[in-house]
Amino acid sequence: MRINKLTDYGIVIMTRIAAMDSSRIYTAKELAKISKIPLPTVTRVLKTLSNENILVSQRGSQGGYGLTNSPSSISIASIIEAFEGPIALIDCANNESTCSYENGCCTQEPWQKINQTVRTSLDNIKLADMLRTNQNDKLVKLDIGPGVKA
Amino acid sequence: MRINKLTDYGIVIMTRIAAMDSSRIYTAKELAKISKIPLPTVTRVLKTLSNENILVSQRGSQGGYGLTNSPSSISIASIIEAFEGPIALIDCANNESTCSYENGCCTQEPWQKINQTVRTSLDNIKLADMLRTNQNDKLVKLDIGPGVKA
DNA sequence: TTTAAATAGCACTAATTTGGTCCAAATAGA
DNA sequence: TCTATTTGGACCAAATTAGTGCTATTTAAA
Repeated sequence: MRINKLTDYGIVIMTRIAAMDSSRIYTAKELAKISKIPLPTVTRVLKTLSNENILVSQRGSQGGYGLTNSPSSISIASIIEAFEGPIALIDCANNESTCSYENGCCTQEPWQKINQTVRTSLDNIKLADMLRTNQNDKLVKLDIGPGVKA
Repeated sequence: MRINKLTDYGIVIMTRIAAMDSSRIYTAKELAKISKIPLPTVTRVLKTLSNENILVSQRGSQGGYGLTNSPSSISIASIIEAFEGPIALIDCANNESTCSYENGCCTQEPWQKINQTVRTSLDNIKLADMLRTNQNDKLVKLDIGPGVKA
């Protein structure tokens, strides 16, 4: 019932980019320095995000990673799903897999509902929302660290 | 972003009891047979549930486990938390822990909100809700297997 | 009082998942 | 065309989770 560290890092890094100039691209090294997350980990996170088309990558010299969409249209759900696959609290909530108990299992339907509720919640929260504080609704630039314990 | 298998088993077993006579107590052996989950695993699940006071246990001959509350007042959230501790998608959403990035981390507040949303959803779904199908809203007895792949 | 039934608690092993490292491929610019 | 830079993908190590087994304790009934 928690998201992976890598997913969390992913959200932190995405938020960072959104908080800065979200139109340009950033190298892994830059983002590691900015986010204070170890470079190898940042590297890995960026690869995943680019594989899932949440970031665009530019190889070679002068390359880097940039947002594919605007911070207001990228949802937290999409970032989580990039790292962890479809949001499914249990396996059978994912339509593809077949439950070994099949027809005999009547908990499936409630689970679908539970799952849908959670997914919708996370889909409604966009990257841009991560930049506003509740108190004053003011856009805060920079000073965003990861939300995990060291 | 998924619950543990043991948690899932827990929900399945709880649902089973709720679907039968929820006033009497059941032995681990009985529940293993009914749920088709291996006895050692059922045993372990029941221990956790009773430690967390979601089930009452009666030792000795004629003993077993029974619900402490009515199926309509036991939430899915409470079962999940029995196995996995407070629902916190990331560590720092749990108030106790301190983020290594402390004040520099402005993602904390959004996360609290995200977390609260998910928790509330799960808290609103009660064990009794697991017994009803969406289609006909009819109470279905028995035939409930676990929602995980084998 | 003895015996059988049943849970409690602990510890151990195996499997899966997660996190981090390394080397190969690609690109831009000198 | 060569070199420095930067991403891509495969691989390995560590941590977590799942499952199993054993022994002690409790209780009801013979």
